Amino acid sequence: MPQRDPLREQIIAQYDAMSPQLQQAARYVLEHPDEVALVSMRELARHAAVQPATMTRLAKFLGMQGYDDIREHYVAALRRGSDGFAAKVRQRGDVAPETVNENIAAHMLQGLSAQMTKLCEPDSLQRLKAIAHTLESAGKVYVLGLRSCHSVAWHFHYVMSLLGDRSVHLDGPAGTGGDGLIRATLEDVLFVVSVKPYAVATLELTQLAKDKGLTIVSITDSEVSPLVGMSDQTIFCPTESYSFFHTLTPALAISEVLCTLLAEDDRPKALDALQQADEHFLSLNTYSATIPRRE
Amino acid sequence: MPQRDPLREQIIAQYDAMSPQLQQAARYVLEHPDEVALVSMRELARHAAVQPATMTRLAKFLGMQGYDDIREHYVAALRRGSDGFAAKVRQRGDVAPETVNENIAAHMLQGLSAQMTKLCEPDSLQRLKAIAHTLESAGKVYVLGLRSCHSVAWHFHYVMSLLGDRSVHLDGPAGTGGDGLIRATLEDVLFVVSVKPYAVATLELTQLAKDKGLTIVSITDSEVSPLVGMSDQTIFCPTESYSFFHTLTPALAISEVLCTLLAEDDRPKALDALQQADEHFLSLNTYSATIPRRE
DNA sequence: CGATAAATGCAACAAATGAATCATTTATGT
DNA sequence: ACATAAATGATTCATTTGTTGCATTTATCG
Repeated sequence: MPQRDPLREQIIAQYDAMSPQLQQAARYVLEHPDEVALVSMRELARHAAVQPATMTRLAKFLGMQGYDDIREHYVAALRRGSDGFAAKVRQRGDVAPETVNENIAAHMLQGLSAQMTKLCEPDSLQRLKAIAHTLESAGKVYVLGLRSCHSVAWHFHYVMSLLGDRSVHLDGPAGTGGDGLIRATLEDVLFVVSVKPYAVATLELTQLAKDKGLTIVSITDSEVSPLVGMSDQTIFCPTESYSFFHTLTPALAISEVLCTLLAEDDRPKALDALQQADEHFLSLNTYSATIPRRE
Repeated sequence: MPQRDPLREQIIAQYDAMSPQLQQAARYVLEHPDEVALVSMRELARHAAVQPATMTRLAKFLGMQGYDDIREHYVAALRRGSDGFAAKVRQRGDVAPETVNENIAAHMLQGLSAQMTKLCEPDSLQRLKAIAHTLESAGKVYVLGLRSCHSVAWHFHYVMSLLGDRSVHLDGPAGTGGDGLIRATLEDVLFVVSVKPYAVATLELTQLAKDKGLTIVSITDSEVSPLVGMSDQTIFCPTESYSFFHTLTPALAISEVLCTLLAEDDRPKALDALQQADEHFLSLNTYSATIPRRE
């Protein structure tokens, strides 16, 4: 990974100008960047066979205010290596509010970008695949997502309804949301979306579906979410954001991926269903015919 | 194969037996394992919104001698992780025998990640800021998004409704969606979301609002979207995806950013409103407060 | 060699950390 | 409803941390 490391380059550049002790310290830092982030200065000094003060002096020599600047740099580097996002969220309290406000939009978006990348990890991909398979072989798919999760649930249902008639959205006026389950059978699947704080109604309906013998598939935000225990399969979506709101963007992304996997599984059938939908909308004049010219 | 993590599994296993505060601490640890290794206990506690002592108590609860045992574990894990990084990169090389489905999912997610990053460009950020300002100084904010864009519109409205009572969702059964505009005034703003193919109803309602003198702010997918000509301000969301569906994830992200900017603009007021909402939900038992325990 | 300055080691310091204690609040059971 | 226990918050304490000032050593140059 050709990751630029300005501090490392600076140390190398100034290495020849250092005193022997400083060189020894610098050399240890170069060769054990992780240690800098993970242990205290005194311990690092011990491992480098150098006086604690030398580390401080190294920092000053490099034009920094103190040793903490060095560590902070390597902590940031380590974070980037393993997880690029969590770091930034936490800095919020420490940074001047004005600065954050200016950049808050960019920070949020970059965080989301990192979260999308994180969802590419093998574990997530495997779960996606498995859940897609479950949904494929299901009878009806009941879709449940209340309050903030409504957006995800509805979008999933909407796309599914374009692909066929297997999807039932458990939502409705006058508290009739759960009625869809009345005729649910063992072959059916409940697709439920919920993140903290978990709506009581969601948990209750899910429990009901489970009692009726449905397979439960869920999108939720944590291993310790109450949904995990009720679900046959779960996929986790990060929800952290710079704002004091949770983000549902990753959850929506997951939902879209699932829809795509389902459609791809039987591509001809999906195309056919979409064609049908197109004709339907055309005859209803649902969509604007004056579509922006392309090409 | 994902790394085995005994401590993580232990925390998950004992999670249900923990007190609420312990759960909160444990949850933060689960979700931010790197932080445990990289910051002090007090800082971790601060980020987890928990008392420092709670972290010590968590350690004791897990049968350890002190918090340092927890950290030591995560330090070791991080060390292994960064060492094993080269291995991960190597894995990427022989990705050949993967199934098609996994590739689609990964491609989609990586594409989304890139799109989020693209939204950080100065032009987008400036538009976001400007739109946020318009929404701030608006009277009512009417929110319109039909069909696939319903998810974005509804989510925006939902968050806005937590923050105050200025948001009106132009949606409703029996074709009453547009009725909300009946008493709209010149100070009000229409916030409309639409991507290709553009729903006729959306365009018609938007035109009506424009005729009534409302300010029109839109999220749409192209410079040549029909919404651009009707709108005072527009922000563009990419919708391209590797699947044959459009993606609404970037649009949702934009919506969330806008909500955050609005809330941040008057942070105390936002916090106050959220507090009110919390109390409301508490008295209604909307959310599962203490997660159901099983022994 | 001897005088000067740089480099190094040592010790003491304030600030922070993690842990322990106690008072108060909240939940539980009869 | 009350009594009891559990959970939580606040306070305090002994350590450890990073830093600094000073004494000592080492290198440099006339």
